Parts: sequence; C-alpha cells; structure tokens
Amino acid sequence: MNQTAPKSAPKSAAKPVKRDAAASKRRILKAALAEFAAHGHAGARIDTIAEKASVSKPMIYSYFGDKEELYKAALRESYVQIRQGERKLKLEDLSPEEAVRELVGFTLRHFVSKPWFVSMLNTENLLGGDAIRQIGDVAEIQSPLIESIRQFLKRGAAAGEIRDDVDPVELYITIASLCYFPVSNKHTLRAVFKVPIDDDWLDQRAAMISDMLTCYLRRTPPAS
Amino acid sequence: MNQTAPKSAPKSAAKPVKRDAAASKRRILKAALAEFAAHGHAGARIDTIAEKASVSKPMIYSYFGDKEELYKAALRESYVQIRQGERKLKLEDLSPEEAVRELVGFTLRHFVSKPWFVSMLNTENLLGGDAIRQIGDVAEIQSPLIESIRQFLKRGAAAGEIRDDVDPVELYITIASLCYFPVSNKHTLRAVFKVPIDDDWLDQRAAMISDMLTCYLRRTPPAS
Amino acid sequence: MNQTAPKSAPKSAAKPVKRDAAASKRRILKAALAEFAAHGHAGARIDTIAEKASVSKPMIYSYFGDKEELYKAALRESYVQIRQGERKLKLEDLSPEEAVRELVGFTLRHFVSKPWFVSMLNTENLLGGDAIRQIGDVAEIQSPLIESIRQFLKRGAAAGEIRDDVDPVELYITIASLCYFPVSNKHTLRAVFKVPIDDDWLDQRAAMISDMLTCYLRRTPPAS
Amino acid sequence: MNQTAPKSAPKSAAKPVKRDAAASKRRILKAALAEFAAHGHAGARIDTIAEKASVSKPMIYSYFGDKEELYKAALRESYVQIRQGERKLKLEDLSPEEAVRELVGFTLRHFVSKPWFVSMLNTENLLGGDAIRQIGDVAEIQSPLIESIRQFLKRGAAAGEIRDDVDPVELYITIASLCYFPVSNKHTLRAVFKVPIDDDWLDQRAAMISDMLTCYLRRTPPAS
DNA sequence: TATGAATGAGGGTTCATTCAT
DNA sequence: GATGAATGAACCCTCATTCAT
Repeated sequence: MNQTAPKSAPKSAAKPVKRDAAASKRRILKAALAEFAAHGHAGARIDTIAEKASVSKPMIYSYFGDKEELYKAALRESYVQIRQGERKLKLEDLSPEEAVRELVGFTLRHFVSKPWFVSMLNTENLLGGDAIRQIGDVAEIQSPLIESIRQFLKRGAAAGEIRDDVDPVELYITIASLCYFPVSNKHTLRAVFKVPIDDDWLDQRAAMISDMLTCYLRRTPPAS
Repeated sequence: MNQTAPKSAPKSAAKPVKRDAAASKRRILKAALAEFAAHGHAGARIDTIAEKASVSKPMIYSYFGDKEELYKAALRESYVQIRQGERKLKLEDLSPEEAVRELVGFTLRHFVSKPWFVSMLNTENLLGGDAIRQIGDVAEIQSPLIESIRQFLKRGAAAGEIRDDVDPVELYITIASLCYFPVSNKHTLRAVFKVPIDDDWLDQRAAMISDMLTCYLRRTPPAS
Repeated sequence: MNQTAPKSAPKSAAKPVKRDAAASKRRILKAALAEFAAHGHAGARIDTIAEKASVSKPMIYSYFGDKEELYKAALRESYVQIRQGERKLKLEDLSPEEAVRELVGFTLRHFVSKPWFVSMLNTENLLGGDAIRQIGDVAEIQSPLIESIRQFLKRGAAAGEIRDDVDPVELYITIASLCYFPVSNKHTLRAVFKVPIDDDWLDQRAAMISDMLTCYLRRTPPAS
Repeated sequence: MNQTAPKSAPKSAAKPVKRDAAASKRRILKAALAEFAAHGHAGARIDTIAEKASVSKPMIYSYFGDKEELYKAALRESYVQIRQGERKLKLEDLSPEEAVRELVGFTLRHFVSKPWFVSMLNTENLLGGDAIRQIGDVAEIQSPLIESIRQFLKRGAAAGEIRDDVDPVELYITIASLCYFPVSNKHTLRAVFKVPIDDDWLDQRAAMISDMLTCYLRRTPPAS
C-alpha cells in the first residue's frame, strides 16, 4: 500500500505540486498572463488558461472570481514582473550620457524579452483603461525607476553636463515611446516598411536613440 | 452593366440609398472599422456591425466572406484612410527644421484624430500580424510619405543644413514612435504616471519632439 | 428536384412548421410552461424546453431574452390559459345555490385538468412573487370571473335568498382555497393521510364544499 | 468512547459547541430546511447550507449522504417541527364550536409562523411526492392531531350538538385547505386581487372560516 | 473528526454563420 | 439583392461531489 507514500521518495515529481493552493494560484496567474497577452481580453479562453495551468476551471473561479478579475490580476502581475526586472538596473555611478545609454538599452531589451508586458498594455489601452484604473497601487510599482532617473538628471545638471529643465517622467515617456513602438508594432512595421525587426536592427536603434537623447540633453534649454 | 449607373436612370431614384451595393459595402466597412478598433478582433461583434451599417448580417457575409476577411478589409481600410489624410501634408517648400516640425505636428494630430488607426495597429500586432501579411499592397500605400521625407532630407543635406546619413524610414519610425506611444497608451500613462494626455500636453510634447529631432539632425554624424 | 416542393403536397407534415416565427414562439411558450411547472424555476432546463419545442436554444433567447423573462412569459401564459377556460363558465341564469355548486365543480375540475397552473402558482409563491409583480395586466386577466360572481351574489341577495354581506373576492378565495389544496397537495395528502385523491374523492369533495358554502351563504349575517 | 461524553471530562470544555456531532447535525438540518424552503429543491445550494450551519461541506455528505437524502431529512424535519407545535393544542375541554374556532385559529397561525412548512409542502408536491413516499413514519407523525379532532367530533355528536357524519380527516383537510391557501399563495393573491394578506385580514378570515364550519357542522346531514 | 483543495458534468448564454424565402 | 429565421459550437460560470491531509 505504499503507492501513496511519497514520503520515502520526496524527489519523485510524479504528482507535481498537488494540493498546494499558493502554487496553483501562481500557475493560474502565469497562464492567464500568457493567454491574455497572446489573444487579448475577449480572445483569451478560460479553458486554455486552466489547461496550461494544469488546474480545473472551477479553481480559477474560486481563486479569482471571474474573467474580469483574472484579467485585472494578470495586468497587475505584468507590472509587478516588469518592476522586478527594473530593480536590476543601476544608474547611480554613471555619467548622464552613460546612464541614458544604459537606460535605453535596458528598456529596449526589457520590452523585447517581456513581450507579454507590451501586449498587456496594448490590450488594456484598447479597452479604455477601465481595468488599470481599478488597480490601486500601479503608480507605486513604477515609481522607483522614475526616482532613479530623477537622480542622475539632477546630478548631471548640477555638474553642468546637461540641461536642468528635464522632467524625469517626460524623459521616461520619451525613451519608452522610442523603445515600445518597434517592439509593439513589429509585425506591421515589417509588413509596411519591409524592416526586419531583429536583434541587429534593435541594437542599431538603441545606439541611435541614445545619440539623439544625449544630443538633446546636452543642449542648453531654449531661451523662451 | 448599367446596374451601378443610376445616373442614366433617374426614374428609379425613389429610394435614395437603398439597393446601392457600393454604398452598403462602404457602410459595412466603416462600421467594421469602428467595431474592430473599439473592441479588438475577438471582441468585435458581427451583429453590431450589421446594425451600425443598417444592413442584414447575410449582406456582410455575401460581401466579405467571413469575419476574418472583414477584419482584413477593415485593417486595409484603416491604412487607406490614413493615407488619404497624409496627402494633405506638403513638405516641399519647407526648410528641414520646418519640415520636421510640420511632420511631427501633423503625425501627432493625425494619430489623435484617427484613434481607430492606432487601435487597429494595436490589435493587428497583438495577433501576430497574420492579417497584414496577407494584404498585398499595404507597402505601396505608405510609400508616398516616405518619399516626401526622403526629398526634404536630401535637400537639407545638399544644402549642408543637416547631416546626410539619415534614412527616411528610420526617421519616420522615430517620429511615429514618439507620436504613437502617448496616443496609444493614453490610459495606462494617465493611470501610472498621473499624466493627463490632453491637448496642452500633446502640444508641448510636439514641440519637445521637434526640438530633439532638430538637434539630432543638425549634428554631424559620429566618426564611426 | 421536387424534394423541396411541398407545394404540391401541402398536407404532408414532413417538415412541420418551419420558418414560422409565431408558431415557434408558441411552441416555446408551451414547452416552457410545461417545464417550469414540472420542475420549478431552478429545476427547469432550457435544453429540455428547446428540445420539446423543436427549436434550438438560441431561438429561445432571441424570442424571450433570458430564462427569467421566459419564466415570466410562462407564468403569464398560465393565467391567460386559465382565463380562457373560465370564459366557458356561465352563471347568469342560475340560482345562487346552483351557481355556487357550478362554480365549485368547475373550479375543482379546472385545477385538476390544468395542473401546470397550480404548479406555476406554487413555484411563483415559493420564490416570493417577484415575477408576478412585474406582470402588469394579471389583475385584469382574472377580473371577469370576479365580476360574474359579484352578479349572482347581488341577484341572490336582492331576492332575499342569501345574505348580502359577502364579498366576491373573499368568496372566490374561499372556493379557490378549498379546490386548490387537494390538487396542489395531492401527493403529501396521500402519503400522510392515506387519502387517494382520485375522481371519486374529488366528486364527493365538490359536493361537500358546495354544501358548506350554501349553508354559509343562506345564513343571516351575525349581528355584530 | 468518552469522546462524545464531555460531561465526564469537564477539562476539555474549552470549545463549547465544537466536536459535537449531534449539534452539527442539528445545525445542518436547520440550515437545510431554511434553504430548501426558500429556494426549492433545485434552487437550494449545498454551499449555502454549509455556510449557514457553520460546517464544511464534507460534513454534510458524511452525515446525510447526498443532496437528495438531505432534502428528505429536511422534509421530514419540517413535519417533526410542525408536530411539536401541534402538541400545544388542547381541544379536550372545549365545546365543538369552541374547538373548531380554536383549531382554525391555531392552524392559520401555525402556517403563518412556520412558512418553511408550507414551502416544503409546495416543493415536495411540485416534484411529485417522490421523497415523502420514502419517509416511512410521516403518517404517524400527524395522527395525534387527527385523533384529537375525532374526539371532539364524537363528543359533540353524542351531545347532539353537531351532525355525526363528519370524518376527522376530511374536516382537517377542509380546515387546512382554508388556512393553507392564503398563506401559500400570499404573493399571487396580492398581485392578482390586490388583497393585502396581513394580520388583520387573516384574523377576519379565521373568523369567517370558523363561522362557515360551525354552520356546516350544526346542520343535520342531508337525507341521502 | 474535520476540512481546504480540487474537479466532472452540466447550465445559461452568445456568436459566427447559414438557410429559405 | 436582401433578409427574417434558425442553429452548432463554444464560452463563461456553477454546482454537487470527492480527494487527501
């Protein structure tokens, strides 16, 4: 009767992670994020999520309520994961020019390597942002990065290396714009402009973006 | 074939728009574009499109085949309409700096005033670009604008006013990136960064983008 | 190719009533009434209704909206049908005693032969009467019967044959009570009191009820 | 086996009601009765019952088997509780007329104050009485009341105060009919006849019913 | 004993699509 | 050419029921 005695063989992963609520919830969230990112809100299928998460559908409803709530959880999760990645970015000891170059390269690689984040933003904005407005703490999730940018801008301005009228949020939006678009619109760009959005192209782009920003930051602000 | 030439038969003009196949098709396309842009591919409803176009559902199927084909037609239509708008842009007699400023302002206004275009691109890229790859002539649709940009870049470079290593497609992608992102991601930006993406903000942004690009174009290319 | 030519043989009921919206709706209503009466609100199955009505489920939703609305329609239908039966009742030319006897017999037979009416009332009252409150014209449906009762009471009182303080609604509720209970509670009565609620028993009951009512009506009202 | 005998072990009385199988079972039964009465057989939810009884769902299954068995237990319980109420009724020392008046008033108040009994009967009869047929001892539960009625009828007949051909079961069914209907069909009566079934109305009704029955009982039986 | 975790089977509802006039 | 009528196939969600601790 030692069929049901995994004690003696804890290593055997025959029954992966049964009866572990937290793990189940995590798997569901991961699968949901992938599914919503791949097919949008309406195109996502609860059946598929259940299957990919190796749980039954009722578990999803018991943990998350309904599709809408699951979507919100997935959207929030995409921000949480992005933020975890951003923690690795260290700009403190860099010159403004190096910091910009690092930030651009990082942001671009970040978007490329986490395409579900880009897809979730697309999906959410398509639907009018109803969900993100209901997630209270999204602003806080992103703030450390902005703070980091503010620091190096202040340092550079104090050292007289760059202009002193640059808002960190505006700069971030600029960088994000330049990095987001080629990733988000990869397929239409390729079809319309025959541009192959591959690693080489992206590397060149990162360099060009950095050049442009550096040039702009160095310049003295207009007299107006 | 004078079926589609009601001009020669003014008698039968009792019912103005009825029994006009071309008009029906146009109405369907318009409604489909609005619906797909508003709710994405999976979220769009054929019933709603039929209702908004004031046609019966079988009409849609007889004209367009199925939802997939209708989606492709709507996607193509969004490019056609965008292109029609771009025709109004005249850059020939402007200095490079003026041309950039005009192009940026125009592109931004364009995206803002045709949000369905932005939504259709989002939707199409979300789904992997399968549809746009099947539309043969999309590349040609966009080319006049690129040509126009090429012209003023060449002129400016010849006059020594700007650097001569700028690719028109790259420049357009840069401008598009900067104009697209704040429009496309309006809702998440507002939620995360508390930035109100209104007309004032967009005007300032257009100026800032133009400054940055001008600065970059003027600069001599790096030695490498 | 005369497979699809029923014209030459209109009698053949091979394809019963296809493409007849009104007929479909009628069949659905009939099936719904039977199903709700047999299994109650929650126990009724839309699938079963569709099957019994020989329509697909979407037809039901297209005609009636949802289960709740279909239930309301069925409830209303049960009153309409009951009312149609009551029209056959003629009390005008009868003496008060005969009228009562006729009314009692009729009501009892009515309830026995339309058990779905009794079941629908049970179901609706079980759920708190939410549905019937939303049906505007139920009161009017029942009123002719009350009017009829009022007439013979007035006639009998004027002739001095019966007391003159009897309210027609109260009398109807009394009769309904006496006729409803043995029909509605047929199964529990049989199980608890071993009373076989069959035709013989019901006939005797009708006589007893009539006796009792007659006795009561004849009596002069109490002094109080 | 002193697990279920906390009396002998007052030490472990820290948690008063916990680990008391009988109490749990009682709470389940009470909650089930309320739930089945409120929503009918199909509409009742095991989850709700578990929650209201403060037990886990597996407890319910371990005590009662399945929903069907729980329903039967609840149905039986409703009879048991009704019977407990009836025990308080004392008709022995009353005149026939007083006994009838007391019995009517009591029955009406009984139904009004135990609406779940009425609802359970409705539900059970709606479903065809399958459950009650499987409960063996229901007949015995009700019999004392019938016996009590038989007594006072015999006494009254012997004293020549009332007719002697009245069957106690028939009389009880008559009284039950008159008291049950206005309670059971409270909502539809209000909607259809605009009669407010409140305490005043019920008091008047009890008086009227008693009058009618008294009148009938006093009368000499018909010659037939 | 007691229960959190989990699920198979279905229930109501919707949607793209077609039929028949 | 045009449409009201109709439906198969899902989809989201729930519920009675069991597993495993």
